[in-house]
Amino acid sequence: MHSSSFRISTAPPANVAEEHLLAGLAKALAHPARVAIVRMLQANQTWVGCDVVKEIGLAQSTTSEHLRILKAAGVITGEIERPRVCYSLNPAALEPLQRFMNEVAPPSGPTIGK
Amino acid sequence: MHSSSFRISTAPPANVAEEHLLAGLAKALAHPARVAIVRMLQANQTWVGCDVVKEIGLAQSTTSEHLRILKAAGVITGEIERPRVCYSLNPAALEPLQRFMNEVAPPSGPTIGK
DNA sequence: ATCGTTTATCGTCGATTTACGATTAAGGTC
DNA sequence: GACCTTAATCGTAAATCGACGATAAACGAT
Repeated sequence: MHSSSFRISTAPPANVAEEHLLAGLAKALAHPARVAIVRMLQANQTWVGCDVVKEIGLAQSTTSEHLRILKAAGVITGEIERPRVCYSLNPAALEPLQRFMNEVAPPSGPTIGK
Repeated sequence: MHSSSFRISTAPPANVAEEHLLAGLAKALAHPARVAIVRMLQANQTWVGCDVVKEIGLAQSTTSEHLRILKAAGVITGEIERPRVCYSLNPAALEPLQRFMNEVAPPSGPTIGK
């Protein structure tokens, strides 16, 4: 084992906690149904659970599980309004991933104008 | 089964293909090691595989698998330079997710200044 | 008190992910 | 040709995910 004995680049701080957080947020979005739910909530402010089930087209229990995963990640919140639950987006929770994506894939293109 | 018979909100176009793409990109980032690799490449332009293995701290085969997953998602590219492989980031592939994150979690905060 | 609506949870199944060591492949170097 | 370094692949085991039906919980309405 030898590899390049000279370091071309400074190793990043290797922030383990941050990487875990980002991976967790990405994982929360790593399913089409959950992306769809987030989009629905983004477009609409609020959505009642049973309507989400209709829109997503999966079984009620499956959809409930997806909602649970998003809630566990802090991406959405559920307000109880018996017998329903009103789900809303929590954009603040997504901010770390949003910032990461802007660092990694800059909106203005990959430094063409440099 | 009854639910709200009146629709409060317009249902989004429900772009299935787009949601699948976004979920696939999120899945590629849904592991701390893969987030770390992307960050390394973002900071450094290029990394040789065996140095990635050192930095990540997992087995060579495991790290290779993470690199494969990122490559399969189009997030990174690998240029062969025998006997090494130079990995680089492909920011263009991440753009759809970057745009989605900006839609869903606006950088200027959740409409505080409105 | 019984029914109806909605949501969460349980149990289960197959598929996928993650991790590792061992092996193979592909070349450069001596 | 016999090595060395590097990367990919194979085989395998444990854990997690995704989906479903069935059931439970919670409460308002009748």
